[in-house]
Formats: sequence, structure tokens, C-alpha cells
Amino acid sequence: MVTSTVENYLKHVLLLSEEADDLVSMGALAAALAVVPGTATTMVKALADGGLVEHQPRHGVRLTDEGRSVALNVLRKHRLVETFLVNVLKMDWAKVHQEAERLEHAVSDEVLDRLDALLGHPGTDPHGDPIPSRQGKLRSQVYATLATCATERRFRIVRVTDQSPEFLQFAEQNGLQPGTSLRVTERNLAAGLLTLRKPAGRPIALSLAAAGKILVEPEK
Amino acid sequence: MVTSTVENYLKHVLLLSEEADDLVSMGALAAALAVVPGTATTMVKALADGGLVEHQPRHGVRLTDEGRSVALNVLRKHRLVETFLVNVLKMDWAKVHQEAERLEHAVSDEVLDRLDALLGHPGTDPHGDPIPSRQGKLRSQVYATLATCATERRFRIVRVTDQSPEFLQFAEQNGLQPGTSLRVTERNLAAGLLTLRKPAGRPIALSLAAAGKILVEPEK
DNA sequence: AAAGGTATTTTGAATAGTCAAAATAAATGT
DNA sequence: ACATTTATTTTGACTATTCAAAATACCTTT
Repeated sequence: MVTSTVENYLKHVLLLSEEADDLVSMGALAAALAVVPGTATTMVKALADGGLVEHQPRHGVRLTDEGRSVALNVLRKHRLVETFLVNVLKMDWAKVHQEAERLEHAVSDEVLDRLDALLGHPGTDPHGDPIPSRQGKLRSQVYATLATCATERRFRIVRVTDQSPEFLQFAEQNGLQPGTSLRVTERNLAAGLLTLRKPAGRPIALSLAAAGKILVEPEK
Repeated sequence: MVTSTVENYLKHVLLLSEEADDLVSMGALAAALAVVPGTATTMVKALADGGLVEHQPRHGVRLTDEGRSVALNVLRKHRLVETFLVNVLKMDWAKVHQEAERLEHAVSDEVLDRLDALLGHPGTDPHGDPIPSRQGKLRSQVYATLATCATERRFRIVRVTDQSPEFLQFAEQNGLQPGTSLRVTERNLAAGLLTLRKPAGRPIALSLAAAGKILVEPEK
């Protein structure tokens, strides 16, 4: 049976496999799910029995087609719910992630479709993360980050990849959300620091680490 | 810890204690939760340990103040979610109950408050069931049913107490929802049958059993 | 008051998910 | 190549929730 625990495992395998391509390590998976490694091993073996993942002992996990389809559906629920919470209920950008963590397992496909329609079939959630389509297509595109983009050129933020409330709070306070346009005025690799400017407003200082979590695309 | 299982037990104790006043029997509770009686006993003892209910062995259960407050909160979530599903997402009246069964455990208090505001602080859900206030007040009022009300007088439906999809489907098809006005034209106790008329429209025949599930109040 | 019948509780066992800690395998440094 | 570190798996145990079936208590009814 696909319990919400199973959904969580699959979702995290999907998310982690976007970075560490191909196999996801047990360690990474266990960390993402906040369980001890042994638990992840046990669970992954059960999932493999159920045909949802492929487990290569001592190497890692990969989703099967079936597992991938379940994971994409959960991710779609998560991101549509987040969009609903922000756009309709006007909730704080930083809080919606945890809310959606619970709701993603309780929303039926029918409710989801209606939510999707209500929101006008959005392509991304408020963080700029792409929302998988009902058919399970996930648009994925490689973006520059504030840490790597050209200086003195105008960019627009398309996505904020850190979901922690602290980071989102910081981003919100400085108006760094998808849609914001800005340019990097200075980048100091030695100090690990950069400065950026929005069209109107004072300069904002940012660590390189933080900058790497903000994806941008050239404007116009 | 208050798991969703615990929430369900408490909610059903609350619901059942409205009818069978004072103590709720194990049998009734077990039936409502679709578990065998032994399971209910075990669980109730655990709840009693946690101070959420008072268990009088061989006689029944009653909510403590703490348990009651948890139960009312769950009920509030259930009914506000139902209202949202019908009023905003335009879902089928008959389906929302099962949806809400899952969502009631996943919605946070904050989301609930925003939902409540979005819906304009409704006093009842689409079935006419009263929605507990945030403070845990539950307006309860004794209504006549179609099985007991006067004939040839105009009444308005205030509540439909059977939540099964079959019954709700039937009610919907015949336009028997909270707000509908009608009068009972004939009641045949022997045949267990009654006939009613809406202001415009043909007579509708109804079993006495079904009629007992539709609460009404005199109009004007 | 004995005999049944019904509701409730007990007991023993199962499942899902978890942790702690020991065992094992693989990777790395020197 | 050998010892050490690191990652993974195994093992044994625990919690929450459930069922099946046996035991017990409480009513009735005669």
C-alpha cells in the first residue's frame, strides 16, 4: 500500500536524483527524511519489493517508472498546495512548505485538479519550482544562480531552491522572490560575498552560499 | 501524541455523545470507527491514560474537557473543509465527506483560520451541520424532522444528517438541501411513506426512515 | 436462582515504521 | 598492501494500531 511514508520516500528519491544524478545514496536519502541510515535501507528494500524503486545494495536507489509516477504526483500536490496557500490564502511564503508537507498526502486527485483550475494551471509554485503536469512531465531547465551569473547585467529571479523557513524569511525581507529583477554589482570571491541592486533601492549584501540558492535568467 | 487515529476516536466520541447522551458505548464507538470492539477498548484505555477521555469499564466513554476541545477542533476542521470544497471548489455534495475525513487531520490551525475568513465565517457546513467556533462553542438546537413535522405547513430544510454518498446523492437529485422550502402533503405511517412538495414542482415520495434524516424548521 | 444471550475486556499475534548498535563492505591514505 | 575511516546493512527491540478468538461480566427471562 502507498502510505504517506512511502510517498515521502519516493518524493525525496525524486528530488535527490535531480542533483546527484542516477543513483541516490542511502545516506543522502536518510538525511533528507530525517531517519537513521538503517531505517532507510529497510524501507528501500520494502519499496524495491513493491516495484517502486530499484535498489543496488551498497550503491543506492533509483525510481522505477511506477515509483517515478507516484513521486511526480506527490510533488505536483505539494507544489500546487503551496501555490494555493500563498496565492489564495495569502500565507507567509516561509511557512507554506511545512504545511504542504502534510497536505500533499491528504489531497485527492480530484481536489488537486480543481485546485489546479482555480489557480489557473500555474507552471511553477511561489518559489519558482516547476509543477509537474498531470501527465507527469516535469519541465526542468538549467539556470544560472546569483553566484555564477554575469555582473552588471539585468537578471530576473526564477526560483529559490532553499525551502527552509529561515532562508525564505530572509529572501522575503529583501524582496528576493521569483519575478524580482536585479543586477549583481560586485562579486568578491575571496570574501565569499556579493552585492546586488534592485532597480530601485539600496544595495543588498549576500553570501556566495546564499546566492547559489537563487536561480536567475537574463531579462529581456 | 495526538495522531490522526486519536483525533478520529475523539471526534466520534463527540458525535456519538450527542445522540446517546452521557456515556458512549464501546460497541457504538467501535462500529463508528469500523474496528472490532476489542480494538476500541484498547484504544480507549490509552486515551484515558492520556487524559483525553474518562473510561468507565463495561459502561462507556466520555470526553474530558481536554478531549472535548481536541474533538471540537477536528470537527471544526472537518466542516470548514467541507464548506470550502463545496463553496469554492464546487465539488459534489456527496463526495466531500470522505475528502474531509482525510484533510481534517492535515490542516493546521492557521490554514483553518484563513479558510474560515475566506468563507466568511460560516455557521454551518453544506449539510447544515453546525461548525464549532474557534473557541469550541457548538451551537446545538433541536429540530423537527420531515418524519415528525406538521403537514401542510411550510418548512425549510436546515440540515441533512446522513453523510453517506448514496443518501446525499438522492437528496441532491431531489433538491433536498439546506435552504430548500417545502411542505409535507401526506404522511402514511402504515406504509412508512410520505409525500412532500416544493413550492414549484412535482410531489416527491420519501420513506419515513429517510425523512427522519432531514431536519427542518418552520418558515417565517 | 439458574440459563442464556449480549456486550465488553483480555490475550496473543500481526504489520508498519522506527532506533540503537553491531557487523560488514568499500574507499582512502600512507 | 595494510590500517583506518566512512557508508551501508543487519539484528534485535520498541511503539502504535489492528484483528481473532477466548474469557468475563452483566442483563434478562424464566
